[in-house]
Amino acid sequence: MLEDRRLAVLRAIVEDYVATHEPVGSKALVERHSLGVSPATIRNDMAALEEEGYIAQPHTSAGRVPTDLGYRLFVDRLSGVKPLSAPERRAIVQFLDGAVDLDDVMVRTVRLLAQMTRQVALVQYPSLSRSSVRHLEIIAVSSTRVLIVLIADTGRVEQRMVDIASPVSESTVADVRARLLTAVTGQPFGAVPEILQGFSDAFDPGARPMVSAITATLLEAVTERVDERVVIGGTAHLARYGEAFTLAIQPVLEALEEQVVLLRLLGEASVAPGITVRIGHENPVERLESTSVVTTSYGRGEQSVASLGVVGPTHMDYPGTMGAVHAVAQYVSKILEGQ
Amino acid sequence: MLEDRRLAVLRAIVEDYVATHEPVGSKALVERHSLGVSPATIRNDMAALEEEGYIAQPHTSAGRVPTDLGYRLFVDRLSGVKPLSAPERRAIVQFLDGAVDLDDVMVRTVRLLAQMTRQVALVQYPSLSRSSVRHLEIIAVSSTRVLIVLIADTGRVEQRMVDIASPVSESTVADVRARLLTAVTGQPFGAVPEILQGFSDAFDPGARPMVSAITATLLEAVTERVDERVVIGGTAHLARYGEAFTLAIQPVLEALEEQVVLLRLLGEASVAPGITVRIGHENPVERLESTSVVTTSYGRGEQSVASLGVVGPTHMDYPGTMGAVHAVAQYVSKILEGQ
DNA sequence: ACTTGGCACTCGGGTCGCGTGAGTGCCAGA
DNA sequence: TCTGGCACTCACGCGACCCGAGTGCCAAGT
Repeated sequence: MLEDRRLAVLRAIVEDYVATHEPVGSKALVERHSLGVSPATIRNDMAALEEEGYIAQPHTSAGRVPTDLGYRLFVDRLSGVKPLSAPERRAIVQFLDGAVDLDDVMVRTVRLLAQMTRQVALVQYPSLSRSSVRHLEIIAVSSTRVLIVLIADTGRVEQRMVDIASPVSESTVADVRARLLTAVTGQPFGAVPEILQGFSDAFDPGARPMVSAITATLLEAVTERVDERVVIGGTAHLARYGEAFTLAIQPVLEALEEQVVLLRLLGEASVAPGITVRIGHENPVERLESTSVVTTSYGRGEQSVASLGVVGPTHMDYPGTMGAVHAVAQYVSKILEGQ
Repeated sequence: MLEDRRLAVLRAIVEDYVATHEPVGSKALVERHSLGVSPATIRNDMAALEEEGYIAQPHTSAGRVPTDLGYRLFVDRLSGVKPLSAPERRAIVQFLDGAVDLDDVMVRTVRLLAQMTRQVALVQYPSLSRSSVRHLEIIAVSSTRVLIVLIADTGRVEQRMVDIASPVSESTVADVRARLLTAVTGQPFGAVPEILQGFSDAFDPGARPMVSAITATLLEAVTERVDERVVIGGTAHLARYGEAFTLAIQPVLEALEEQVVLLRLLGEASVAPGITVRIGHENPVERLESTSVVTTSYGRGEQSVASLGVVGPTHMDYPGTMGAVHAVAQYVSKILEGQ
């Protein structure tokens, strides 16, 4: 009973604070929620909650504000994932169905997510390491240069230009192309390095340098900076919070410009199933300690291939945000399946 | 003589204001610049400049601030393009030389430009309409789906998935691929629609629906949303200006999230040769009326293929910004030539 | 053992008034 | 045409002040 009411008080504080962005006092609380007790009682509960570290006062004689720990408890025990309304579901379908290629899917998804949550959205390109080779193309651009184009089953394309030391004939290129193609098509990217091992040995000594140059570049393409692309959108929403937050914008914008940071934010989500919520200092980037990150993974059918999510102030609408992130991830998965 | 000094005063005001971001008064002006006359004389000149609309006072008894018109005169007649220092030149080379593909070039360029100018940078992908077809690939993903991959000589890649009504054999696909390839390789994109006209007529009636589906998609890919990609970076710099500017951040960030807006900002630059500077209200986007846009075009050798530039507050360092934009555009052109 | 009303206390934020100084415009003299 | 002098304006910073929301604590009630 007692414990129950305290939790109800915490929930009320979080909800009010998220709605108003202003410290919430005991009197306002009993007025806006039917808690059935007097402000004085609430004050006692608040004192206890503060003692336990769930809420804090910005200064004496001000209302209470949830701490990161308070939000954590709220997310873990006091709220669920808010299901989307029908119009919202329809908006997702409508917005994403017109995409013509993977780039388009990524761009549309990030915009959609930003618009739905009114926060900064992040979408990671499908990871090569968790997809397979759909096609490999080798194109002779000149007699000493070839272009390698690698297409993943997720629709992702990587291309590299390779300079060849000595001129090669078209037919040699065609031969290499054909053999490489049969060797790697359909294989998971993780298996490619092994396949390429000693691949050039099977060719004429004359063609070997060229084959080695190609396999080396290919190897580099599939191993290095393999997951390095994250699309970001909705940064304008950062400026939407009170002045207090506006002043702290710069480090956040800076952090969000670094791919490494974005990957760290999204990276850990792809491990855990379900929706990951990192609140304030919990998240791995110090400059983002006043923000929360809500992420989840998406994939082709069962297999997860990458992550997406949003970054917003710690005082965000967690149930709503989680609902949007979840729904969008599901729909993107569905689309990728059809690609 | 008189006219000359007035211009010198305007230049001094612009330079000081750009350096300090604070209204500049007559006394400070004679102290910091050796104008050889007394503050009282400067005051007369200032009154005249204000009369003509080149400078303004935020309020009575404050210093003067350049107006958009003042900056315009400064850019047109009082300043040139500041050449880069040797270390800066080296930085460009070092930063851009490691790029592995076109995407990488675009991303690196936008970061470099943002870092050098400490402002928001924009880089447009090479326009398809001003480049040629390097390669076309048609890949059978299943018996009823083919993937079309189009590669421009600028390194840009477009891909589309096409659903075919009735199953087709691998050999048919190979045939279509071969014929299409010889038809379009090396052709400018502008000529592709004409080439595709009536292309399916030359095939068996049985193959025609599939060929039509492919050419239709191809046509769509080369005509629609053809120049639609602009990369943006350095938005964190927006938060670097005094509070006054920080409060006006949101409309700017919002405008910069819209591709259409970015294309309008960059689009007009590709017409005029040299460096285009749009100051404050001069630029075509209302929400950006407190910013200036410095752009120029880049290309493969002579031919311009797209534009790049920066967006910053009207009180920016014009000579330096123009120098950086110019130098980066030149180097990007050089790199593209080698692709 | 909780809950409640009462009460004194704290302190952030808004308002008012004032002094200061940078900056101006104008004028008379060089 | 330039210069020094002078009176004037006005944004800004500072301290004093008040107000009120909100708190903690305590004694009394259930």
